[in-house]
Amino acid sequence: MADPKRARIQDVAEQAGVSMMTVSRVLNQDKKVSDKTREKVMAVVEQLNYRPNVSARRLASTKSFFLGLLYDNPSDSYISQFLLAALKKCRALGYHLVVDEAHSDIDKTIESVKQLIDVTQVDGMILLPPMCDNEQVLDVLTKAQVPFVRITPDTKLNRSPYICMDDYQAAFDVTEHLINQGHSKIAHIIGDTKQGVSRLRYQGYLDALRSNKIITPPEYIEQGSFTYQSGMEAAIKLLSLDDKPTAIFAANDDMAAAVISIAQKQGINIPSELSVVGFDDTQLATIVWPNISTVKQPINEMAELAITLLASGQYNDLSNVKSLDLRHILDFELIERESSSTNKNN
Amino acid sequence: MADPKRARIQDVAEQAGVSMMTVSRVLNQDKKVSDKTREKVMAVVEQLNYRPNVSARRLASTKSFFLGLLYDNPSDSYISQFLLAALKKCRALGYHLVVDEAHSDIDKTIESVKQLIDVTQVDGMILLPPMCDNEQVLDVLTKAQVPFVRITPDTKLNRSPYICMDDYQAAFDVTEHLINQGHSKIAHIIGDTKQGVSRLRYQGYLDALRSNKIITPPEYIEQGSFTYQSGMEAAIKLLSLDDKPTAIFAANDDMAAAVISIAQKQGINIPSELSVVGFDDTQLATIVWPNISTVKQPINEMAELAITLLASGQYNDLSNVKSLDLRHILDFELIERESSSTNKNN
DNA sequence: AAATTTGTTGTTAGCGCTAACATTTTCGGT
DNA sequence: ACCGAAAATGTTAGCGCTAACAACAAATTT
Repeated sequence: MADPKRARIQDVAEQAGVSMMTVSRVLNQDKKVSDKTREKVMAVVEQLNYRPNVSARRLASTKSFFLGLLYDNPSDSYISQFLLAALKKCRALGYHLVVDEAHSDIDKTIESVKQLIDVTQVDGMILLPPMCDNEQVLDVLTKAQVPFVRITPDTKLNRSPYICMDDYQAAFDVTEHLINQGHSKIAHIIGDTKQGVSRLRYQGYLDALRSNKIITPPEYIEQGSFTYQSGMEAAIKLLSLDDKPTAIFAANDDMAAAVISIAQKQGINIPSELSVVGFDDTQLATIVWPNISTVKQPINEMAELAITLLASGQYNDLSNVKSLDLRHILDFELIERESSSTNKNN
Repeated sequence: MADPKRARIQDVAEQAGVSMMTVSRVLNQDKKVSDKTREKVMAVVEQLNYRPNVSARRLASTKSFFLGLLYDNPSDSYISQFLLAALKKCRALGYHLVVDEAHSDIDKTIESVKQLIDVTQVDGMILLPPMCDNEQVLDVLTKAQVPFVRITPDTKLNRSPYICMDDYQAAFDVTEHLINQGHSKIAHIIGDTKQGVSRLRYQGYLDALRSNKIITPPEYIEQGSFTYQSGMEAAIKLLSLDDKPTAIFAANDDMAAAVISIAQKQGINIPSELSVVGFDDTQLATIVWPNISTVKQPINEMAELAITLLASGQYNDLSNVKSLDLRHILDFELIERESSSTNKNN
């Protein structure tokens, strides 16, 4: 608890020859400051390495400088990555993140969210899937006038700003990449039907085939549910076909990992005999061998943007925001690893 | 931002017929309050559902009500579980958690920790492995007089309170469990030599065999490094032996998952022909099929205890704490899943 | 040039809590 | 019962910041 006397707002004010209030205004992006004074103040801020005291600020202002995060599935490495990025950004912006886990009982979740709003007076809330599509949760937040940002929501897209990636395009690109590598027998394992992304990824796959004039037999399409188990079942069916596919595009990494496991069990070499690609780029993609070629979701960027949007306060009043301005699409990235390669068969 | 007028300390004071200061003392566990008033005040606190305003408290007191967490490997699901449990506990105790990631360059890590101490004035710090064994980090904290708690440290155990589980005993129990299931040909894949737990787990395995008078050929011991890849290499060697083991105990789940993958590839059925057990109970243990029997680390309890210890301030002065009182050993749990069963061979 | 508007900066008060000191109560010892 | 020490409680001031309003300067209109 070493204390090298942190600069206070008063120190900055004196040094810059203005009042504390002016400094405060500069720091809070208040419009009513002339450029001259703003620059002068900012220079002193830099010089003294001044950082506002979050607690004092919170105590004096109507803002709480708390942001909430509601997540659902704690076992997913997605959460951990999102959370760490969000915490980092919050720290940089002088906010605190209050994290709440959804309960399996939706009523308890609602109760918990209500209490969180009540106790911490959050300035905004981030909703991760699948809670971001829960109407009750949205209603509670709307009613309490808490602005919120949703990550990859599937429905009710006009109810809040949201951040997503183009799942359709990513699936299209992945499929086309396989085609360009000489594959034409490309199977797909669809994700959980309850999640909108499954639909989008499936459609991207279909359209890539169509636009390349590739006809695929219906047996090449298997329904999965994003679990390893479902991936295994799908893989067993696909690999028992007389006319086996030379590539399998699974709608997430878990199912892709399952395909790899089944293929290896059957003595099928990956990638020389079968290319496998996944989706998401979760931890699993680099744990299993061979590492899974996949689509990287920009999780860190999503988290950072979510915090930035809420901190800016620009969506505190949605009444005059155009619905197009609600959407924030971030870029994905195709990651090629060892589980896929050019088609060396036929 | 609904605001049903939260009770303030003044409200409690008036209602209880005492001064604000007395209420403050009750809430801060100050000794100098009579039992009578304490009870009276607590009753009113409950009645009004009073919760101190963290920011006001922080502003007025010398404590910061911030705790720091230094972690290293963000890809581990261990981190996410620990973090979520820690955040929850912090919220319950009115603390905030400031999270910092170790840099691959140790000097930058040191710099980052120094800055964190400087800026947030944390009341305490939690160090996760392997940073908990880094002498430079310990020195920085000691010098700055920041109390810290370490999670499963390996060395310098007298330098701070620490929380761990009995890795030796867990390994012993797992091995003995396999023996009780009729296995006598039990192989072991050792973990990363740089981590102390590898040594402890290996020793537990050895002693369980010895105390059951089982002689194991040296080929049954393979050196791994906690990675999936190293598990695969070890598994290939173990399963190519003329006299194959009927059970393999891997020092963590990643390596156990790799063993399962290799075994399946070779047409060896799990668990009927080969039992596999892991260690840690990470996400991976229930992702792969069959699910991995393993040892569950009490991660949530570790996180909660760490926060509780730091919040209590009981270790703020280590000079008269006996070294035995520094150690907190938590219970582990053997989890039997589908990857192991009674020995049906020979 | 005076009056009005607009834009910019300063002043005052107080957010909810606790440190430090001041005061009162309690209690054992004579 | 009286005293002094210890225990319990109260009072005052201020932590660092911002809301609300006040005051002043510059730009615009009449």
